[in-house]
Amino acid sequence: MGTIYDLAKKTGFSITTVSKALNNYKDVSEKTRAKILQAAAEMDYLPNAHAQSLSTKRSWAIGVMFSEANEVGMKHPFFNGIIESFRHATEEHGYDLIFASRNLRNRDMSYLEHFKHRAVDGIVVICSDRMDEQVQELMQSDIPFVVVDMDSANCSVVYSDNTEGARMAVNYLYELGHRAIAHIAGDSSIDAGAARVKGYELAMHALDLPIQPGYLVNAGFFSVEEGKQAMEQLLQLSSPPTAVFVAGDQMAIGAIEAVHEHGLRVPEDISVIGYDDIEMIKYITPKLTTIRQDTDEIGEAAAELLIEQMTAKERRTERRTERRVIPVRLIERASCAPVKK
Amino acid sequence: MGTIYDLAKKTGFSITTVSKALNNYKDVSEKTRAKILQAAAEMDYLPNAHAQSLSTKRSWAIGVMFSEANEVGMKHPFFNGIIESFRHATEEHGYDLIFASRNLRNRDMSYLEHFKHRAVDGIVVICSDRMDEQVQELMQSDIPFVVVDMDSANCSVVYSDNTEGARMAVNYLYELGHRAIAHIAGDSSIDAGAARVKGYELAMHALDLPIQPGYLVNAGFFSVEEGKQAMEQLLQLSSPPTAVFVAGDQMAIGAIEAVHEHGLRVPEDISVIGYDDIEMIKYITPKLTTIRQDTDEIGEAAAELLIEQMTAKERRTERRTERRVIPVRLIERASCAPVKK
DNA sequence: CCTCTTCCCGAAAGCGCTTTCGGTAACTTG
DNA sequence: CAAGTTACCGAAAGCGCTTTCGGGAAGAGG
Repeated sequence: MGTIYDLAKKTGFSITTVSKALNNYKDVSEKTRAKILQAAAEMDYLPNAHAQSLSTKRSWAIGVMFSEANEVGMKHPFFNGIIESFRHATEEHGYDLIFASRNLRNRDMSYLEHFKHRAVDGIVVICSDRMDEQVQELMQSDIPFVVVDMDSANCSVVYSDNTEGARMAVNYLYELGHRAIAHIAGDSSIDAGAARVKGYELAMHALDLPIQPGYLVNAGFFSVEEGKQAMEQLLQLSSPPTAVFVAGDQMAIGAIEAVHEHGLRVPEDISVIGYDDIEMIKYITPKLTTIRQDTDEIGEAAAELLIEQMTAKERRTERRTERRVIPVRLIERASCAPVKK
Repeated sequence: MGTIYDLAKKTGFSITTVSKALNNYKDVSEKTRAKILQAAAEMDYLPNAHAQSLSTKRSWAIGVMFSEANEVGMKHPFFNGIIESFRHATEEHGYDLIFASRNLRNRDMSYLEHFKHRAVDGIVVICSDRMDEQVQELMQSDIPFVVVDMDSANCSVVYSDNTEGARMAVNYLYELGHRAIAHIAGDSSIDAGAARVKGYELAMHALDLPIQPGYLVNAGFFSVEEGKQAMEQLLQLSSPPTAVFVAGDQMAIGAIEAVHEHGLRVPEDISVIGYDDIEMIKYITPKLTTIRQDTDEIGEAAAELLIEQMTAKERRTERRTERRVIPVRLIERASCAPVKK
């Protein structure tokens, strides 16, 4: 590999000139630049990123931070789609992603601290819980960052249009003739959960449909098991709903399971519509009708906002906090049907 | 934040002493160490990782490399499980993971080059294709690395016991009374694909079962769609199998779809057993019986091998290449049944 | 022919940290 | 009390790179 010194020795120029040639400074002649580049190629020279960062104060690295609550980390079927798209988008600009541990030579530290230690240029946070400590800490700092999947006035955020998505779901069910529409909701401490509840309520109200007692059930944190339990509650009701809008696909899977276990069929006896459009629901029976969140869009938007902030910081412009709400789409599959007469 | 200089000024000691105090050198008195640590805490001092790496030649970072072929990257339902477990295991030792782009200031480069540039301490490769250029390149280098999901004599590898898993699948089907057992295989350029074919053949032979013409179909690269097409081929046969061992869960999902579209039922008319045990198959109908690969184990083993290599290198011991084969397990669900008379 | 630009190049300082090598003061030991 | 240890601390070099600033050579202009 070798260093810039070796290159200098080999070509006979000073390290200054070598560095300039490598970095496209204009005050080095074409001839010598060519020589240097040539030599660099011959000896497989690669600049040392640490040395570069040290002297430029720019690391070309972005820290990725999953919220504590999400133990699943990169296994999460929705979040990993976002990260993948984010990765693509930032890669084009030359950034690397770094997943930090919270462990520095066996000393415990916050993610933020670790990222400062690593001197990342920016941070992307995948977090739904606005009370998350790590995020709070971030807000105090002056590192560029963007958070995905929650709303906040104090930082750049991107999330999808949950309220609108919920309305679309309810309206769709309504058009199929359903009037007894329940909602299996995510916890309200999660922005997305709260927003979808709001959308549900708004839509019901706009359609002049009362929300019957017991029709709005909080199923917690979007797991299959919780969805199943919630549906069981609904099924116990004296007049169960004919359709239910479930705030997440995983919960919807559980809900369908519950329906089946009660000897009923989806969608013949009860229609179910989910939220997210994760990969697997195309393969369950029945294929789940759902509201698709555009993970590609979300990841790209997050990348855009973050890069904007990072370059702004370099230019010492003030930090702009921007909110980006990504539209959602109804994906019709086979889990909803017209209401039985 | 501040640097070590600020700390020195604040405490009145030299930067040498400060550095030593921070790094637990024994030639600094307890009293001054305490003072320095105290001051460090007060000013939220954090060492700069780049500076440290520059002078110690150790970056505490591990590069993650997905093979080219796998466009899905971290969305892959099997690989992301491995990475997640790998991350946990390495985190405990203080390592961070870095996902590199192949783009360095708009110059294209190989992953290896990029990782050299970043001066990672080691690399984990998720790759099934032994002919992958990037992996070949790695073998020539002297960076510690471990590759997951393929076999090779020239480097440390970890993968699960594919041949044995295939035998388990076939034997299980046999015990259910099946004799007409087909195999939907992954491409042989993939180690896992080849090994499972071998296990299938071995098991069939051991059971004295001939492999009927057309019963071994190469379905390519483990996608749902390819699995579906393969199953359709099998269904065209004059005497179709009563059971099929599919080399991957995603392909199995496709296979089941094909069976259903032909108006047949799984497992009543035809039994299907998959491979991998990815998350979603618990939720399809019927729940898929499969051979589980222990992603947790695999990730941990990979971490262990890599860390071993990295510390060995530090000690200047020679590189040991080790092979770790992780056992698999049959998970009985609902997609296999005794053969019809 | 002399001055003023323009074009190239290099010396040197600096980024924040580690580590070797000495050196001083205090403490033993015979 | 002299000589030998031990305990602490610091000067300085070095890791590999960037960037400012100044200076020499060559070309332009009068």
